[in-house]
Amino acid sequence: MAISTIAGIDFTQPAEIVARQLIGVTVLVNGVGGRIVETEAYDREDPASHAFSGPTERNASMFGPPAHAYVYRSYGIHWCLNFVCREEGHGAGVLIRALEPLAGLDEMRRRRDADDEWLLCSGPGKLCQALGVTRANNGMPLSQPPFELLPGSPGLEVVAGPRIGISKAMDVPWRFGLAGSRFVSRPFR
DNA sequence: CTTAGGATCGCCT
DNA sequence: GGCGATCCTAAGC
Repeated sequence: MAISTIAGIDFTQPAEIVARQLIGVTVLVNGVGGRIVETEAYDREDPASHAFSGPTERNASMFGPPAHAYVYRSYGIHWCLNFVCREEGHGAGVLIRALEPLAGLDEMRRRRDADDEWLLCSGPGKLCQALGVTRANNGMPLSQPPFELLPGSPGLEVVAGPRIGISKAMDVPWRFGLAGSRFVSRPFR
């Protein structure tokens, strides 16, 4: 049977629960990555979500099994990485928005053509470029290479606020961040 | 510090 | 034909 609990997180829970629990978890892709400091939750009954209008070829893996990757092309240019939640067929996920770089910094700098640590993973598109995430990773299980998830330390303070870059459901506070982290894409108010 | 525009492509109306 | 779950650069205040 498929693995749906990784790094102590049960991915069959609602996306907003998983999004909060993912703060502090370390994610690696081929050994390159860092600690998650910013996430956003998207659910099926959510006008801002890709899943809202039902399954399409693009969002198919969002309706696949939980604890798998959903990677999509944003603005025709960037890749964005999501972790699928709930049961197969539901259509929910968590967008990984920012990491605190911990492993493979030189690799990230080369891929991103940037030196400053904070510029490597401070946004969903940047993070995918830094970790080398592309469409090839779409639908892959998070429990197996190239992915690796490591539990975070318990008791981290998590802050919440409205999601970024959307034009619907702007009042839903489903953006989560590690309190005080300087590696988030934008400060929390 | 805030805002505006361009790059670029797959999906939806 | 329009518009993004973005990013970067440039210009304005």
